Amino acid sequence: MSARDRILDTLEAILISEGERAATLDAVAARAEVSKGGLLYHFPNREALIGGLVGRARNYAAAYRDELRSSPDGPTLAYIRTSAETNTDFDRTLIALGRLGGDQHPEAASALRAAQQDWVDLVREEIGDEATARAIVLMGDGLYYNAMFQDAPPRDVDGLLRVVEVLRASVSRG
Amino acid sequence: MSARDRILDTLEAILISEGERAATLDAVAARAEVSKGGLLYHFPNREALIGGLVGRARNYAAAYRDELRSSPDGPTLAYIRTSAETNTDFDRTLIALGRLGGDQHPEAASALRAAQQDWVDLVREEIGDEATARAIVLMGDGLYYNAMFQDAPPRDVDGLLRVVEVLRASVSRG
DNA sequence: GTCTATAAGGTGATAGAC
DNA sequence: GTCTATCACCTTATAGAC
Repeated sequence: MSARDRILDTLEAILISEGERAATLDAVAARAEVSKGGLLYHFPNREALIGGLVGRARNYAAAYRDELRSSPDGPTLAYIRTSAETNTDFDRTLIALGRLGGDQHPEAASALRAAQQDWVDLVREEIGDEATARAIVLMGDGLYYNAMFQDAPPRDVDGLLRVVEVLRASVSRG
Repeated sequence: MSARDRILDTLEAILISEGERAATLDAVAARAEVSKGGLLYHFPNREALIGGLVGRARNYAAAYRDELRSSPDGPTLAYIRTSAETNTDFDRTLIALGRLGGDQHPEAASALRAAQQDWVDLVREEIGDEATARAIVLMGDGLYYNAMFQDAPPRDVDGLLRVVEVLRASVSRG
């Protein structure tokens, strides 16, 4: 694995488990086993380091959108199923980005918004109702919210799938 | 308003709009218009300052639980309605706490978990199905997740209320 | 209850060697 | 592409005056 990727993995790990405050250049460099100078060769400053994480999120989001689009059981069920998966690469990147909310890192917020919009669009196209699509994506958002705190409860995918099935049936009845 | 409350309000404001990293003792003291020494009289160290925020969250959560319990249209609808309200005191405290996720502030995480458990309990008692109750609370969680990032879209309470009505009707049909 | 002054160490970033 | 050395500034916390 390249030093660049190792650095971003480490940044994610620290953001997830210790928070924004702990994610200093020193801490990231040490845990990624490069010197601070080495880190600053790949990312010339702190902002560029965060930018690297945002870029990674955008890449994952694009791949995930395609995955949802081509899923055999449809985007909606695939979205719920995958939202309940913990510790995937995309999951970790999303949670790490979640630690950077606020006005300070607008690119992080906009990357997340764009991804969410993709999901709402896919679900709405499939089940045909805007409010229901938003509610379903909101449940996925809720899972991420929960994953942001320690001792996140296990994500109960079966219960959620049943609930989504009810919503979908209700829309198709009109 | 007491200096103590002004300090906690300021801490919230900085956590919400600029993130954990910007919430230094210096920044909080300056914006709360006390000296750093003054701040450290009320909260002897950084941990105590965060503890003050967690205590505030617990108080709000207890009051909110009682409010849900005694709501004329039932806890479920009251929960959804109030989850869509932005910029209430409790809302701000929750979002500020959200910035502190991770293993670093376990009291923050456990205060949030306790509040969520209250809500699931109230909704389950009312509508009688665990998975549905969890899904409904998850939508509220999703609203908080969204509120953590800048340019949060307006929370569409009417659409959500309709969706919740569908779920409730489905459970009562069995 | 609030202030100023100050210590001790952390933090981001630069320069230049290898 | 990675390192060490170094600088200026930031951050937490303590001590003691008012």
